[in-house]
Amino acid sequence: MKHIAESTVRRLSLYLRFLEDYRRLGLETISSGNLAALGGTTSAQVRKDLSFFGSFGTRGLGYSVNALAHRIREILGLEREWRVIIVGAGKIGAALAQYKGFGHRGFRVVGIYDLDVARVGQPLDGIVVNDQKDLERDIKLLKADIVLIAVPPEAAQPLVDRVTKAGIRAVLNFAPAPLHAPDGVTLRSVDMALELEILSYALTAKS
Amino acid sequence: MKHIAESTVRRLSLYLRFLEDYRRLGLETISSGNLAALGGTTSAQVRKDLSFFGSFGTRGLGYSVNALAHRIREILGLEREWRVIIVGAGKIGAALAQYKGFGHRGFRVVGIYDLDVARVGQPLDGIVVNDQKDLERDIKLLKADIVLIAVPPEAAQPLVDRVTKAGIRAVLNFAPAPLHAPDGVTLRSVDMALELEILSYALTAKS
DNA sequence: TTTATCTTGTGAAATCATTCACAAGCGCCC
DNA sequence: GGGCGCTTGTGAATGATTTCACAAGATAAA
Repeated sequence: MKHIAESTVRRLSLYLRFLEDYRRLGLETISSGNLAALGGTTSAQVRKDLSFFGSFGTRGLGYSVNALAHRIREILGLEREWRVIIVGAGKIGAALAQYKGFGHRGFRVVGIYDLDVARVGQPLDGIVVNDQKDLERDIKLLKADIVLIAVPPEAAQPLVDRVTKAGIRAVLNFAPAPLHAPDGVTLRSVDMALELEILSYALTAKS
Repeated sequence: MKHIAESTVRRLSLYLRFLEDYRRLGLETISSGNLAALGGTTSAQVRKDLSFFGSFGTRGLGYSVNALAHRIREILGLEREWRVIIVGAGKIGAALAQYKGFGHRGFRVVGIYDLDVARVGQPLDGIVVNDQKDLERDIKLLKADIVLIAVPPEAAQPLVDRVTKAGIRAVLNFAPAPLHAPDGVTLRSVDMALELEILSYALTAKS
């Protein structure tokens, strides 16, 4: 398959949410125009996004809500369960652990790790915090697919190195540090400070 | 000033971090190549990014670490303090409240709000949680610039409407809901579920 | 002063993403 | 069955962003 832009994948995720809303409302079909209105884009964009993966609609009618939702879930790999490990049981790790949005789409938290002996052994939203030294062993044991990094910035890069060496191919980083991962590993970062600075720029440039 | 791409602004923020690292190391100059290597981009990209705002370097030598850092802070609007209000004192709101990265760059949390009477009055990282009904009043009283939304998804859009009506022009949303704001208001969203789905796609498409 | 070596700043080219515009398919109604 | 209204799927056009490539400025050393 030819390379798909990240912006396209991001929009597909959004479309999936709208489809689920539509399903909840009992609606059976949806047009590219409907999807566009909900997502703040254009109908041509919606159709182009979908066209990368095939043609799922019927002219004159639109898309079947169920069929399209199913197809997008398939494309995004959401038909299966992904096993997630959280490293760092501080405030951010704890917030992630209790975040209900995960289970909803087949992301299952299978382990939480920390260095701090005071935290190890404590339960966090139903899962006991384990010792970070067992991380490599447990990544294999628990068949983890994805690691969420919620440790201090200086600890983040060594952690990426550790988990990728242990076979992890997808990392979501919450530490405000620019990280690098080897080829074949997808690493994404959620950086609050960066987001705020973009807001700061917007406020400044506007005036 | 002509419109600047978000990707450019995002990179400027990153460059600023690298400049601060360089300063900490006592280095006085830095080249576009150095910045590029740290940020995982190319030297041409770095120079192009900076060129939108002027020319700050010396040929043959590079950029003065201090001067460039100062100039980027100016561009991003980080020379002043921004007053931030957090709405929602649940796990995510609490994690945001204690997040140390804020103060570091002049973002000051001046208030935290919640609906839940059990939370109102409780201190959260040194700031007492206030009643959400006072939000409009306090946005003005506290001269808030930025609102962080950490409420359940269904409450997010009404909240955006409220705070923008009260004069807020920059919102950072953590609820997994696609929000819309009026013209002139910058709204950004950090959506964990979306990030995970992008990882899911990457893992799926790779194999 | 001249030469060699760096590195910037920037038009031009290339690549990537979005929007346009329209032929073609489908359902519905007469 | 034919006509109408609606909506898809997609090449082509446009717009945006990144990369290339190089003239020109700066330092340092001889």
